[in-house]
Order: sequence, then C-alpha cells, then structure tokens
Amino acid sequence: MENRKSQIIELALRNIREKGYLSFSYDDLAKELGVTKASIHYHFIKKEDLGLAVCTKLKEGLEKSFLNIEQAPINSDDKPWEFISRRANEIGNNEVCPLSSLQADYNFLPMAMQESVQQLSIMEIDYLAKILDEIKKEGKLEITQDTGAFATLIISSIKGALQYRRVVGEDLYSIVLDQLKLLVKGNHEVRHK
Amino acid sequence: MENRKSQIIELALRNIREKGYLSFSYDDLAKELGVTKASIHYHFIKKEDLGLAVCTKLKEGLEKSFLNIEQAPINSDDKPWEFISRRANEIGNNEVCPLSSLQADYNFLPMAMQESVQQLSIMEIDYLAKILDEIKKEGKLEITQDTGAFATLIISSIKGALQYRRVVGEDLYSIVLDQLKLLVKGNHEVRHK
DNA sequence: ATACTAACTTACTAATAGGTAAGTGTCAAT
DNA sequence: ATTGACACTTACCTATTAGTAAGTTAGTAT
Repeated sequence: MENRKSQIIELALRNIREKGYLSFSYDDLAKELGVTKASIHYHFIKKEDLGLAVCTKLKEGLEKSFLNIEQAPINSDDKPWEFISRRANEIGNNEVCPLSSLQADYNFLPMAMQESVQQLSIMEIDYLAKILDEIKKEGKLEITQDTGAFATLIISSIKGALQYRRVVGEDLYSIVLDQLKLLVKGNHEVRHK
Repeated sequence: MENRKSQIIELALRNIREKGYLSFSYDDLAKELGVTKASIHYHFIKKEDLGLAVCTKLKEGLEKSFLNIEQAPINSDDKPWEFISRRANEIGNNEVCPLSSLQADYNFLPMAMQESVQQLSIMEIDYLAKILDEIKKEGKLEITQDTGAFATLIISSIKGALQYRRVVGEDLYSIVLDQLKLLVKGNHEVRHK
C-alpha cells in the first residue's frame, strides 16, 4: 500500500484506541502529520472510508495473529495466553482495545462499519475458541465442555479489564489475566490429581 | 429533588448508556423534553455539572444496590449473581453499562468527572468483593484466596459482555454469566465431593 | 397592585465538525 | 516541451456543538 495512506490508517487506529472513532477528527490527524485536513480527505474521501480501512487492517491483524499462534513452537496450553498477550501488548496504558472502542461508538457508526465491527467481534472469539479446542483435544482442558462459551468469557473479561485499566491503573489487567490462568490451571489440577 | 432536574438527570443517564457522554448533546435532551437547549442550561449551567449529577446518581444507585443485597433474604451463594443481575437488568439491549460508557470517554472527561468515574469503578469492584467475602467466611467459596481479584474478574467480564452484547446479540451476556456461575459451582463441587 | 422567583424562550456567539471545489507544485513518461 | 497523475493547499460551506445574555410568562408572597 502507498506509504501515506497506510500512515494515515495507522494514525487513525492509534486515535481510535485513545479517543474512539467519533472523537478523533480529520483535523487531529492532519495536525499530527503536519498537513491540512483536505489532504486527508484526498486519501480517504469520507471518514467512513478511513474507518473501513482501519477495520480491514484490524481484520488482517487478527488473522495474522491467529495463524502465527497456531504454528508457534509452544505448548498448546500456553497458546490462548500467548494469543491474548501478543494482541494486548500493542495497546498502551492510556488506550483501549480498538475493537472495544469501535463497539462503544457502535450506535453511531455507518452501517458498513457496524457490519465490520460485528464480524470482527465474532471472529476474535471464534479464533480463541479454536485455540482452546486444540487443548481440549489433547485432554488438557476440561474446565468447560463449551470452548466457545469459555472463549467468550475470556475475551469479555480481557476487554473489560483493558477498559478498567485506563481508569484505575495498570495492575487491573494482570489481575484479570492471572485469575483466568488460575481458573484453568486450578481446575485441571484438581481433577487430575 | 426538583422534578425537572431529576428528569434531566434520568434522561442524560439513558443517553449516556446509549451514546456516551461526549455523544449526547443538550439539544438531544431538549428535543426529548420538548423544551429549548437554554432551558437545560438553566438547570445545569455546564454539561460538566450535569455529568457530575449523573455520577452522583450512579454512586447512590450503587450504594443502594449493595445495601439491598446485603440484607436480602437469600443465600449468600446467590448474592453475587443477584447483585449483578439487578444492576444489569436496568440496561437495555441497545445500551451499555453507564460506567463503562463513561470509561470509554475517559480521556475527554473534565477532571472532576474523571475522579468520580475512577472512584465509582473501584467502588463497584470493592462491593462485589465484600459480597464474595461473606461466602468465603461461610466456607462456600474456595475458588480463589483473593476475593478482590475474583471480583475484578467478574466485573470485567460482565462489563465486557454487555458491550459485546449490543454488537453481536443478546445471547452473549447470559453465556458469560453462565460461565462465571459454572466456574464457581464446578470448582466447589469438585473439591467437596 | 407590587415584587420576587422559577422556568423557561429568543437570539445570539465562537469553535469545531465533515466535506467540497478549485487551484498549485512536483515528478515521470511520452 | 507537454501531458497527466499524484499529493497536496487555499478557501470555502453547512451543520452542530457548548455556552451566554436578555427578555418573557406564570405563579406566589407581601
């Protein structure tokens, strides 16, 4: 992709993590790049176009993360947490997950973006469920029959934790992550000893 | 409190659940009430004043919920879920938790509101932790030593779930709630049979 | 009747938003 | 040398935002 165009997408993505889709303006981006508002409009005629480009980038990133984890040389037990950590590490302490941010603005997004956000939301849970399925196959996970439901719990809590973290401080995210790990491990150990 | 004033607070609260603090305007409220924008400004000179009034109301509601649950004639095992359900039932399918909504706009809130949101965020977790402590005292909860950490997990996942629900559909919230209940009960049963 | 107050309306401001039209400078291909 | 595409800028438009100042109306107390 052209350099400037992807630069703008990256900038918009950071702004979405920090402020949300509705709360960043073309002028914000223009000032950060040292150009005029109209220059951003040249690359992305409407804000919706830029928003959709960001969604596409998020989708690509999600797919890449999943494929990377699937063939990573680590224990399948660790894969769910590695999947989550890698994605969460891209989010600063003063930011939230970009998908959460888009969900927060959901009622005001143009329809095409709503569809994309919906699709991404489901995809992320499904990918984690697939990763959990592998552990289950190996007999290492019995905490729940329903990996889809368990994946939903994990993703929900991580997203919630990242939003809380920005308000009440860094610790909160790792507390939640540790609790999740403890639940899986604790249960597993109890049943197999 | 005067009728109109509390009516405006209620309306602002609903707007925050639906749209967020930044995305509702005095004109929105005015149109819904059939009055002019300036009339809202008469009751709440600045938007921040209205925002703080909403925060106060949220705080009162949270305290009331906690006190009601503490002295409710139900098993202490059920109290955490009753606490959560009662609060979640006030949130429509097209809305999110008002506190989550304020957290999403956190970086743009006036400082006084940021402080209030931070306080509320901590309070809610602490109240749930207290409810969990009672179960622990009765020996009915051994899933975790740290009720504070477990309360953090529960609140995070519920908040995350409510935000997902609006995007991907009603089921998601009850899936997460069921998973949480299953984790507590499952673990308890395993250890005591 | 007068004065006072609560709850407004009318009419405005300045700032910011997304978006557009027309023009400018730079470069590469012909 | 000319054309044409690319990446812009200048200058504008309309709508919306929070907020303000001044006037109006209805009811209440004296």
